[in-house]
Amino acid sequence: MAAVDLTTHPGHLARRLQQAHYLLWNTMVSEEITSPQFAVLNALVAEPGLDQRTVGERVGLDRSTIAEVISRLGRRGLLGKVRDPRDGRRFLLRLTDEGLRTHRKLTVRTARMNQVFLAPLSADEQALFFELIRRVADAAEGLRNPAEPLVAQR
Amino acid sequence: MAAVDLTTHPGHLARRLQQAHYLLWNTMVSEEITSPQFAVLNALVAEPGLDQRTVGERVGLDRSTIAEVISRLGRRGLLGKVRDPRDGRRFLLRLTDEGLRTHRKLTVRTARMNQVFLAPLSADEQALFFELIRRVADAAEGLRNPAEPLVAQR
DNA sequence: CCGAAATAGTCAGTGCCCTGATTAATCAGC
DNA sequence: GCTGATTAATCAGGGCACTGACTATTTCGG
Repeated sequence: MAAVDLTTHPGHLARRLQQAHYLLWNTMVSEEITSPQFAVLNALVAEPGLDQRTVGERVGLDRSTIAEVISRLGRRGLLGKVRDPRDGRRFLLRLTDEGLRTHRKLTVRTARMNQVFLAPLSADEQALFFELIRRVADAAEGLRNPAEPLVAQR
Repeated sequence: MAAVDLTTHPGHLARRLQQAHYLLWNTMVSEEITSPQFAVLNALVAEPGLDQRTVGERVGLDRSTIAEVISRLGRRGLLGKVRDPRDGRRFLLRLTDEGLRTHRKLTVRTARMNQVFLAPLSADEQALFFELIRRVADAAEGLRNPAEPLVAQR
């Protein structure tokens, strides 16, 4: 009888939070485009011509996952990739008109969804919610990336 | 240039939080047993003899996902399933000795990991962190399950 | 200039997560 | 008792997420 209370386990809560979000996204935003796909579109609206790896870095996806997501977006005709003439290893990514249109449309719906999702919290609590999660996630990421030395003297 | 700031999007934060947790779990708890698998073991420590669907309900996994997780735990010999003699549709699940041992071992490591994961927050903030996430997740789940009427008069 | 190290991307493999369709067993109303 | 609805589990299919191994290209040291 040494069972544990999962509601005090941050990993379990994080998973439940993400599932809840997934569901709501599906009903309120899009059944075609997923939240990670929207994140990629958004990164390319902010910085057109990024390469694949950098997009992954911006949205927090590893090289394998970002490759799949981009391939799906490419198949849907939302973005195009061209070899970087200055570095033959890279592909440069750019949204198509269709991709831009999709991003615009989803931006509106996403804002609505976020309001519904966060409705149980007051404005102050929402700010706290963001801050606490960000601090925990940032710290954990820092544990993995061995904290780029401020004076990089490799 | 209508790009959005993803750090104010709860879904994006939830995903990053979960990824950070996944990484830490892998290095501090186990490379074999995942966090959802531990949740299932834990549910069966608390309530031995549950059927598959109910376990899924306890830990927040749908029927398809719980089937996969249980099949993996079965392959590893951590649990056994028997047909319910009183209801031939159900399988009753029970941990093996090996399963109990694994749960005990991981419980200790999980506690350590949670401490490290939550270290950036003070005790008060940790309590807030749990409460805010739980409120948002519960509310979103409530949106889907049409809120079982208190006086069920179907 | 040339070989070694680093970097971008792909591929194979594992696991989580959902939906919709199907199968088998049980239950409820007539 | 039988038929129809419900329920537990499985299966097919799509997408996200990671690791480790591999290929191709670039860059750096000598």
